[in-house]
Amino acid sequence: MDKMYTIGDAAAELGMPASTIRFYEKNGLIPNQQRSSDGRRLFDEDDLEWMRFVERLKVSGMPIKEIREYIRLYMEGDSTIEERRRIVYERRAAIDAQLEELKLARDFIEYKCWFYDVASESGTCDTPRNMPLEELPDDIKRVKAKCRINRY
Amino acid sequence: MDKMYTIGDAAAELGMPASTIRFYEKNGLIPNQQRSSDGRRLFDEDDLEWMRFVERLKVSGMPIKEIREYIRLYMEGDSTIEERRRIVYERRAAIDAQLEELKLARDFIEYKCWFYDVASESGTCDTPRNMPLEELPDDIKRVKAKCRINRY
DNA sequence: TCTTGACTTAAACCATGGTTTAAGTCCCAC
DNA sequence: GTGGGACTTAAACCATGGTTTAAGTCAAGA
Repeated sequence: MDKMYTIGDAAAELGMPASTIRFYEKNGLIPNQQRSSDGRRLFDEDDLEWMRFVERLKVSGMPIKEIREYIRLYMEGDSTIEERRRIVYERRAAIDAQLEELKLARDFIEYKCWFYDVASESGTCDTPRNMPLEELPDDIKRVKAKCRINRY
Repeated sequence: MDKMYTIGDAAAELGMPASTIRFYEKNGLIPNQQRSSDGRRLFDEDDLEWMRFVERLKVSGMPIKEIREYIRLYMEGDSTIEERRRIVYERRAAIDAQLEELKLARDFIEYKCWFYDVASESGTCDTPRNMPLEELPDDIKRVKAKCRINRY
Protein backbone atom coordinates (compact mmCIF):
# COMPACT_ATOMS: atom_id res chain seq x y z
CA MET A 1 0.00 0.00 0.00
CA ASP A 2 2.56 2.57 1.07
CA LYS A 3 5.27 1.02 -1.04
CA MET A 4 7.75 3.57 -2.32
CA TYR A 5 9.57 3.48 -5.62
CA THR A 6 13.00 4.83 -6.51
CA ILE A 7 13.37 6.73 -9.72
CA GLY A 8 14.65 3.58 -11.39
CA ASP A 9 11.59 1.62 -10.31
CA ALA A 10 9.31 4.39 -11.46
CA ALA A 11 11.09 4.59 -14.79
CA ALA A 12 10.66 0.85 -15.32
CA GLU A 13 7.05 1.02 -14.21
CA LEU A 14 6.23 3.89 -16.54
CA GLY A 15 8.39 2.75 -19.43
CA MET A 16 10.44 5.91 -19.69
CA PRO A 17 14.06 6.81 -18.95
CA ALA A 18 14.87 8.14 -15.50
CA SER A 19 16.31 11.24 -17.13
CA THR A 20 12.86 12.05 -18.47
CA ILE A 21 11.36 11.79 -15.02
CA ARG A 22 14.00 14.16 -13.65
CA PHE A 23 13.28 16.50 -16.51
CA TYR A 24 9.57 16.40 -15.74
CA GLU A 25 10.12 17.11 -12.09
CA LYS A 26 12.46 19.98 -12.84
CA ASN A 27 9.77 21.44 -15.05
CA GLY A 28 7.07 21.25 -12.43
CA LEU A 29 5.19 18.26 -13.81
CA ILE A 30 5.23 16.28 -10.57
CA PRO A 31 3.53 17.89 -7.58
CA ASN A 32 4.76 17.39 -4.03
CA GLN A 33 7.53 15.00 -4.85
CA GLN A 34 8.96 13.41 -1.73
CA ARG A 35 12.61 12.74 -1.03
CA SER A 36 14.39 10.22 1.13
CA SER A 37 16.59 11.48 3.95
CA ASP A 38 19.62 11.42 1.69
CA GLY A 39 17.97 13.37 -1.12
CA ARG A 40 16.70 10.65 -3.42
CA ARG A 41 13.35 10.96 -5.13
CA LEU A 42 10.59 8.72 -3.81
CA PHE A 43 7.47 7.83 -5.75
CA ASP A 44 4.26 6.38 -4.38
CA GLU A 45 1.30 4.95 -6.29
CA ASP A 46 -0.33 8.36 -6.45
CA ASP A 47 2.76 9.80 -8.09
CA LEU A 48 2.71 7.05 -10.70
CA GLU A 49 -0.97 7.60 -11.34
CA TRP A 50 -0.26 11.27 -11.73
CA MET A 51 2.49 10.60 -14.21
CA ARG A 52 0.27 8.34 -16.24
CA PHE A 53 -2.13 11.24 -16.40
CA VAL A 54 0.66 13.51 -17.56
CA GLU A 55 1.52 10.96 -20.25
CA ARG A 56 -2.05 11.10 -21.53
CA LEU A 57 -1.94 14.86 -21.64
CA LYS A 58 1.28 14.67 -23.60
CA VAL A 59 -0.12 12.13 -26.02
CA SER A 60 -2.97 14.54 -26.58
CA GLY A 61 -0.44 17.14 -27.67
CA MET A 62 -0.58 19.34 -24.59
CA PRO A 63 2.66 21.34 -24.24
CA ILE A 64 4.65 21.00 -21.05
CA LYS A 65 4.07 24.54 -19.90
CA GLU A 66 0.32 24.04 -20.09
CA ILE A 67 0.56 20.85 -18.10
CA ARG A 68 2.60 22.72 -15.52
CA GLU A 69 -0.05 25.41 -15.36
CA TYR A 70 -2.73 22.80 -14.81
CA ILE A 71 -0.70 21.33 -11.97
CA ARG A 72 -0.21 24.72 -10.43
CA LEU A 73 -3.97 25.16 -10.43
CA TYR A 74 -4.49 21.70 -9.05
CA MET A 75 -2.22 22.44 -6.12
CA GLU A 76 -4.06 25.64 -5.40
CA GLY A 77 -7.12 23.60 -4.49
CA ASP A 78 -10.85 23.86 -4.99
CA SER A 79 -10.80 27.54 -5.84
CA THR A 80 -9.45 26.68 -9.28
CA ILE A 81 -12.04 24.07 -10.23
CA GLU A 82 -13.64 26.20 -12.93
CA GLU A 83 -10.34 26.98 -14.54
CA ARG A 84 -9.31 23.35 -14.58
CA ARG A 85 -12.70 22.39 -15.95
CA ARG A 86 -12.18 24.79 -18.83
CA ILE A 87 -8.75 23.31 -19.50
CA VAL A 88 -9.95 19.70 -19.69
CA TYR A 89 -12.85 20.66 -21.94
CA GLU A 90 -10.46 22.48 -24.25
CA ARG A 91 -8.17 19.48 -24.25
CA ARG A 92 -11.05 17.20 -25.20
CA ALA A 93 -11.85 19.45 -28.13
CA ALA A 94 -8.19 19.43 -29.16
CA ILE A 95 -8.14 15.64 -29.06
CA ASP A 96 -11.30 15.45 -31.14
CA ALA A 97 -9.74 17.72 -33.75
CA GLN A 98 -6.62 15.58 -33.82
CA LEU A 99 -8.69 12.43 -34.19
CA GLU A 100 -10.41 13.95 -37.20
CA GLU A 101 -7.12 14.84 -38.82
CA LEU A 102 -5.65 11.46 -38.10
CA LYS A 103 -8.64 9.65 -39.54
CA LEU A 104 -8.33 11.70 -42.70
CA ALA A 105 -4.65 10.82 -42.89
CA ARG A 106 -5.59 7.20 -42.43
CA ASP A 107 -8.03 7.33 -45.34
CA PHE A 108 -5.34 8.87 -47.45
CA ILE A 109 -2.89 6.13 -46.57
CA GLU A 110 -5.58 3.52 -47.10
CA TYR A 111 -5.80 4.76 -50.66
CA LYS A 112 -2.04 4.50 -51.04
CA CYS A 113 -2.09 0.93 -49.75
CA TRP A 114 -4.64 0.03 -52.39
CA PHE A 115 -2.63 1.95 -54.98
CA TYR A 116 0.54 0.00 -54.30
CA ASP A 117 -1.30 -3.29 -54.08
CA VAL A 118 -2.52 -2.75 -57.62
CA ALA A 119 0.82 -1.33 -58.76
CA SER A 120 2.65 -4.24 -57.25
CA GLU A 121 0.45 -6.81 -58.93
CA SER A 122 0.66 -5.20 -62.35
CA GLY A 123 4.26 -4.04 -62.06
CA THR A 124 3.57 -0.39 -62.77
CA CYS A 125 1.99 2.62 -61.07
CA ASP A 126 0.21 3.42 -64.31
CA THR A 127 -2.35 0.72 -63.63
CA PRO A 128 -3.84 2.22 -60.45
CA ARG A 129 -3.17 5.74 -61.70
CA ASN A 130 -5.20 5.33 -64.88
CA MET A 131 -7.87 3.07 -63.51
CA PRO A 132 -11.29 4.47 -64.44
CA LEU A 133 -13.33 5.64 -61.49
CA GLU A 134 -16.06 3.07 -61.97
CA GLU A 135 -13.61 0.22 -61.56
CA LEU A 136 -12.38 1.35 -58.16
CA PRO A 137 -13.59 -0.38 -55.01
CA ASP A 138 -16.30 1.72 -53.35
CA ASP A 139 -14.31 2.68 -50.28
CA ILE A 140 -11.36 3.75 -52.41
CA LYS A 141 -13.65 5.80 -54.61
CA ARG A 142 -14.98 7.54 -51.53
CA VAL A 143 -11.49 8.25 -50.18
CA LYS A 144 -10.25 9.52 -53.50
CA ALA A 145 -13.08 12.03 -53.64
CA LYS A 146 -12.81 13.06 -50.00
CA CYS A 147 -9.06 13.58 -50.09
CA ARG A 148 -8.93 15.44 -53.38
CA ILE A 149 -6.69 12.84 -54.95
CA ASN A 150 -6.49 13.24 -58.69
CA ARG A 151 -3.24 12.23 -60.19
CA TYR A 152 -1.32 10.18 -57.65
CA MET B 1 -5.80 23.70 -66.31
CA ASP B 2 -2.15 24.56 -66.61
CA LYS B 3 -2.47 27.45 -64.23
CA MET B 4 0.72 28.10 -62.31
CA TYR B 5 0.97 29.37 -58.77
CA THR B 6 3.66 31.50 -57.18
CA ILE B 7 4.93 30.51 -53.76
CA GLY B 8 2.59 33.09 -52.24
CA ASP B 9 -0.42 31.59 -54.01
CA ALA B 10 0.60 28.10 -53.01
CA ALA B 11 1.08 29.18 -49.42
CA ALA B 12 -2.41 30.70 -49.35
CA GLU B 13 -3.86 27.64 -51.04
CA LEU B 14 -2.23 25.21 -48.60
CA GLY B 15 -2.64 27.39 -45.53
CA MET B 16 1.00 27.47 -44.60
CA PRO B 17 3.70 30.17 -44.60
CA ALA B 18 5.83 30.52 -47.71
CA SER B 19 8.92 29.99 -45.54
CA THR B 20 7.67 26.51 -44.73
CA ILE B 21 7.30 25.69 -48.41
CA ARG B 22 10.86 26.85 -49.04
CA PHE B 23 12.02 24.76 -46.13
CA TYR B 24 10.22 21.72 -47.55
CA GLU B 25 11.73 22.19 -50.95
CA LYS B 26 15.21 22.63 -49.52
CA ASN B 27 14.73 19.37 -47.68
CA GLY B 28 13.67 17.44 -50.74
CA LEU B 29 9.96 17.22 -50.02
CA ILE B 30 8.85 18.61 -53.37
CA PRO B 31 9.90 16.62 -56.42
CA ASN B 32 10.67 18.25 -59.76
CA GLN B 33 9.87 21.75 -58.69
CA GLN B 34 9.78 24.09 -61.69
CA ARG B 35 11.15 27.60 -61.80
CA SER B 36 10.27 30.63 -63.85
CA SER B 37 12.95 32.11 -66.13
CA ASP B 38 14.02 34.49 -63.39
CA GLY B 39 14.35 31.82 -60.76
CA ARG B 40 11.02 31.92 -58.99
CA ARG B 41 9.31 28.76 -57.84
CA LEU B 42 6.27 27.70 -59.84
CA PHE B 43 3.61 25.32 -58.56
CA ASP B 44 1.03 23.47 -60.62
CA GLU B 45 -1.98 21.50 -59.39
CA ASP B 46 0.08 18.32 -59.18
CA ASP B 47 2.55 20.05 -56.89
CA LEU B 48 -0.27 21.17 -54.62
CA GLU B 49 -1.73 17.70 -54.56
CA TRP B 50 1.68 16.36 -53.71
CA MET B 51 2.05 18.81 -50.87
CA ARG B 52 -1.34 17.87 -49.48
CA PHE B 53 -0.06 14.33 -49.45
CA VAL B 54 3.05 15.44 -47.59
CA GLU B 55 0.82 17.21 -45.09
CA ARG B 56 -1.05 13.97 -44.43
CA LEU B 57 2.20 12.13 -43.93
CA LYS B 58 3.28 14.79 -41.47
CA VAL B 59 0.00 14.65 -39.60
CA SER B 60 0.57 10.93 -39.30
CA GLY B 61 3.84 11.66 -37.53
CA MET B 62 6.19 10.71 -40.35
CA PRO B 63 9.54 12.46 -39.94
CA ILE B 64 10.80 14.66 -42.74
CA LYS B 65 13.73 12.44 -43.62
CA GLU B 66 11.41 9.50 -44.13
CA ILE B 67 9.15 11.54 -46.37
CA ARG B 68 12.20 12.57 -48.35
CA GLU B 69 13.21 8.95 -48.70
CA TYR B 70 9.75 8.07 -49.98
CA ILE B 71 9.99 10.85 -52.54
CA ARG B 72 13.39 9.67 -53.64
CA LEU B 73 11.92 6.23 -54.26
CA TYR B 74 8.93 7.70 -56.03
CA MET B 75 11.20 9.55 -58.43
CA GLU B 76 13.15 6.42 -59.15
CA GLY B 77 10.07 4.95 -60.78
CA ASP B 78 8.36 1.58 -60.91
CA SER B 79 11.39 -0.35 -59.71
CA THR B 80 10.71 0.91 -56.18
CA ILE B 81 7.05 -0.07 -55.97
CA GLU B 82 7.62 -2.80 -53.39
CA GLU B 83 9.63 -0.55 -51.17
CA ARG B 84 7.02 2.17 -51.31
CA ARG B 85 4.32 -0.36 -50.63
CA ARG B 86 6.11 -1.41 -47.48
CA ILE B 87 6.42 2.21 -46.39
CA VAL B 88 2.72 3.01 -46.76
CA TYR B 89 1.74 -0.18 -44.97
CA GLU B 90 4.06 0.70 -42.11
CA ARG B 91 2.62 4.16 -42.01
CA ARG B 92 -0.90 2.79 -41.81
CA ALA B 93 0.12 0.67 -38.85
CA ALA B 94 1.72 3.70 -37.21
CA ILE B 95 -1.47 5.70 -37.67
CA ASP B 96 -3.55 2.90 -36.20
CA ALA B 97 -1.28 2.81 -33.15
CA GLN B 98 -1.59 6.55 -32.75
CA LEU B 99 -5.37 6.36 -33.06
CA GLU B 100 -5.42 3.83 -30.25
CA GLU B 101 -3.33 6.03 -28.01
CA LEU B 102 -5.35 9.08 -28.79
CA LYS B 103 -8.62 7.31 -28.08
CA LEU B 104 -7.25 6.21 -24.73
CA ALA B 105 -6.23 9.78 -23.98
CA ARG B 106 -9.71 10.88 -24.95
CA ASP B 107 -11.30 8.45 -22.52
CA PHE B 108 -9.03 9.73 -19.83
CA ILE B 109 -9.99 13.32 -20.54
CA GLU B 110 -13.64 12.31 -20.74
CA TYR B 111 -13.32 11.15 -17.17
CA LYS B 112 -11.74 14.45 -16.17
CA CYS B 113 -14.58 16.35 -17.80
CA TRP B 114 -17.07 14.39 -15.75
CA PHE B 115 -14.91 14.86 -12.67
CA TYR B 116 -14.89 18.62 -12.98
CA ASP B 117 -18.56 18.77 -13.86
CA VAL B 118 -19.32 17.12 -10.53
CA ALA B 119 -16.66 19.12 -8.70
CA SER B 120 -17.98 22.33 -10.17
CA GLU B 121 -21.54 21.62 -9.14
CA SER B 122 -20.67 20.63 -5.61
CA GLY B 123 -17.86 23.13 -5.15
CA THR B 124 -15.21 20.61 -4.20
CA CYS B 125 -13.12 17.88 -5.83
CA ASP B 126 -13.87 15.64 -2.88
CA THR B 127 -17.33 14.90 -4.27
CA PRO B 128 -16.23 13.17 -7.48
CA ARG B 129 -13.12 11.80 -5.79
CA ASN B 130 -15.01 9.98 -3.07
CA MET B 131 -18.03 9.00 -5.08
CA PRO B 132 -18.71 5.29 -4.64
CA LEU B 133 -18.19 3.23 -7.76
CA GLU B 134 -21.81 2.19 -8.03
CA GLU B 135 -22.97 5.79 -8.28
CA LEU B 136 -20.79 6.58 -11.30
CA PRO B 137 -22.32 6.74 -14.76
CA ASP B 138 -21.58 3.52 -16.63
CA ASP B 139 -19.25 5.03 -19.21
CA ILE B 140 -17.25 6.77 -16.50
CA LYS B 141 -17.00 3.54 -14.53
CA ARG B 142 -15.64 1.83 -17.62
CA VAL B 143 -13.09 4.57 -18.28
CA LYS B 144 -11.96 4.63 -14.68
CA ALA B 145 -11.24 0.93 -14.77
CA LYS B 146 -9.62 0.98 -18.19
CA CYS B 147 -7.34 3.90 -17.43
CA ARG B 148 -6.26 2.73 -13.98
CA ILE B 149 -7.64 5.83 -12.33
CA ASN B 150 -7.87 5.42 -8.58
CA ARG B 151 -7.39 8.56 -6.67
CA TYR B 152 -7.75 11.51 -9.03
C1' DT C 1 38.02 -1.39 3.26
C1' DC C 2 37.02 -1.24 -1.37
C1' DT C 3 34.26 -1.52 -5.28
C1' DT C 4 29.98 -1.37 -7.62
C1' DG C 5 25.62 0.41 -8.81
C1' DA C 6 22.03 3.56 -8.16
C1' DC C 7 21.30 7.75 -7.22
C1' DT C 8 22.19 13.32 -7.05
C1' DT C 9 23.13 18.05 -9.52
C1' DA C 10 23.96 21.71 -13.03
C1' DA C 11 25.10 22.45 -17.38
C1' DA C 12 26.03 21.19 -21.90
C1' DC C 13 24.37 19.00 -25.74
C1' DC C 14 21.16 17.29 -29.29
C1' DA C 15 17.44 16.56 -33.01
C1' DT C 16 13.44 18.22 -35.08
C1' DG C 17 10.96 21.45 -37.57
C1' DG C 18 10.65 25.28 -38.77
C1' DT C 19 11.09 31.02 -38.73
C1' DT C 20 13.57 35.14 -39.22
C1' DT C 21 16.99 38.10 -41.08
C1' DA C 22 19.86 40.39 -44.36
C1' DA C 23 21.06 41.38 -48.70
C1' DG C 24 19.81 41.23 -53.27
C1' DT C 25 16.71 40.67 -57.82
C1' DC C 26 12.81 41.55 -60.53
C1' DC C 27 8.47 43.41 -62.36
C1' DC C 28 4.80 46.62 -62.22
C1' DA C 29 2.50 50.89 -61.38
C1' DC C 30 2.90 55.59 -60.73
C1' DG D 1 13.09 56.31 -63.24
C1' DT D 2 11.46 55.39 -58.75
C1' DG D 3 9.03 53.11 -55.36
C1' DG D 4 6.76 49.02 -53.59
C1' DG D 5 5.76 44.35 -53.27
C1' DA D 6 6.83 39.65 -54.12
C1' DC D 7 10.23 36.97 -54.82
C1' DT D 8 15.43 34.84 -54.20
C1' DT D 9 19.43 32.95 -51.10
C1' DA D 10 22.32 31.46 -47.15
C1' DA D 11 22.77 31.68 -42.62
C1' DA D 12 21.36 32.68 -38.16
C1' DC D 13 18.04 32.01 -34.93
C1' DC D 14 14.35 29.81 -32.21
C1' DA D 15 11.26 26.62 -29.25
C1' DT D 16 10.33 22.18 -27.75
C1' DG D 17 11.43 18.15 -25.43
C1' DG D 18 14.31 15.83 -23.92
C1' DT D 19 19.45 13.25 -23.34
C1' DT D 20 24.09 13.17 -22.01
C1' DT D 21 27.98 14.38 -19.31
C1' DA D 22 30.85 15.29 -15.38
C1' DA D 23 31.49 15.32 -10.81
C1' DG D 24 29.96 13.84 -6.57
C1' DT D 25 27.13 11.03 -2.65
C1' DC D 26 25.66 6.97 -0.63
C1' DA D 27 24.60 1.99 0.79
C1' DA D 28 25.46 -2.72 0.35
C1' DG D 29 28.06 -6.76 -0.62
C1' DA D 30 32.74 -9.21 -1.34
